[in-house]
Amino acid sequence: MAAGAESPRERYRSQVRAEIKARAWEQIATAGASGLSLNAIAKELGMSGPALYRYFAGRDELITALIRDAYRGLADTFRAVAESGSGPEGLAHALRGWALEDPQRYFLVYGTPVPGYHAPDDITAIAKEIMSSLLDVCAAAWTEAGTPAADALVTHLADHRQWADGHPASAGVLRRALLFWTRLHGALSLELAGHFSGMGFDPELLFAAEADELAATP
Amino acid sequence: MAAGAESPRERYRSQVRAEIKARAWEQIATAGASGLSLNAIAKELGMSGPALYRYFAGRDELITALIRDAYRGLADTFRAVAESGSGPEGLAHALRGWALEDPQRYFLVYGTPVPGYHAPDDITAIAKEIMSSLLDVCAAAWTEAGTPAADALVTHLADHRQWADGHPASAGVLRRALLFWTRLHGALSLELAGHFSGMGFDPELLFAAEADELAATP
DNA sequence: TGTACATCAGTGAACGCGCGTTCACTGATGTAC
DNA sequence: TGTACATCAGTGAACGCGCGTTCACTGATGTAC
Repeated sequence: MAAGAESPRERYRSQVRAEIKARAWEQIATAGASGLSLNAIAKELGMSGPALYRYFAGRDELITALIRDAYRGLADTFRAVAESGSGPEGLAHALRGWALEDPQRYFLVYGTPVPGYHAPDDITAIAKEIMSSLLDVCAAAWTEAGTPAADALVTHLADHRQWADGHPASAGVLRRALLFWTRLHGALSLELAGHFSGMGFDPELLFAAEADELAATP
Repeated sequence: MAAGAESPRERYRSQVRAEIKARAWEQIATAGASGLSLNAIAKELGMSGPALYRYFAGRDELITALIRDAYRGLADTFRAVAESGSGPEGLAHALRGWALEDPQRYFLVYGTPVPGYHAPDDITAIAKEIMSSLLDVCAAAWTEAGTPAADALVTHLADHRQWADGHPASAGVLRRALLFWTRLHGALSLELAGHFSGMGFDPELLFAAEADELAATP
């Protein structure tokens, strides 16, 4: 079959698949991932439960598809940021925007893991894409700034750069990119989990301060 | 009744309550919080399902009790650190130890929130205790070091220090304590969620580097 | 010390529920000649 | 263009399951006189 030349049936199939996923996201938003129910989705779509098995082999496959879409979306966003040249600040901004757009989607990727669940290989591959974009952006912005003094982490990363997947960035840049990553998630995940609500300050300012501190070329 | 003078019946009650909670933690560790089942707990304890209703009004009350215990444990740990004078480094170390001891307990407190769940007041009070200890430790260690230059976050925090609950620390110290807090959680939550596994570096070194960077008096 | 009563832990049966999933089927849509 | 057949979306009934929770009860433990 020629790519892009979909038969009417194929078009219909992917349309219904998309609708199922859309309802699934709605359910996750209101009840969390553990509250996702195939029968409830079917009812909302006006069809009977077993009909969904034409589109997904089961509940697990549906959830995996949602997780994959979430990763895919973030990876695409990051790739676009990398190509736009808006630098680490742009990346931080994009991450926060993506997370706030749908907090439960963020949590599906970066939240509490379900014990025993293992993501299929293609999803871990997308995760690598994300780290790759992160490294591209950081390395371009920080070419040889590095850390003040080489600490234990820098020397460790010089020897353990497997995750960089051949990226030529210096260990100092790797360190900084990694901390950039964890710091953004720290501010973001506490905010999204509601741990700042009632504390009386603006989470956005905290996030911005954190992003700026590492993003700015020293 | 005099505090501490428990009747045999009271002693037995709190003993069984503790056993129920212990099994509940085991279940959470192997299946996540959403996999917690009263009937399964009862079976493990060799008693029938309805018997648990002598000890907890229902599933929700049990989970709330577990969350409360989790908060309580961390608050006590932090209070002890504050009194030991081991400083922000000690606090960071204690946090990581507490989290690694039982990752699912960590996630019950800082992980994906269940949409719609609201913690009762006494639990938010314990959360305040935790922030209070954090501030005590940080303020003692950093008396007037502060931020290089007053940025937007510092000036914002000068006006929005409600969460500090009357603590006399300067806005610069508040800022630093807050970032200390979010950075530790960023490194920790990504590690515990498994996002570093397969990346090839040692998460402990990353955490230590992050802790040191802000903990060390500048 | 002994009896009468109250307290309360735990049982077993039963409730209704919603879940994921299977199966044999109907009927519409597309394909081949 | 028309007929014969294959494909496939969706249905409805049924499965077994485990869940939280209620209720009326039994029997042991503690308390009062």
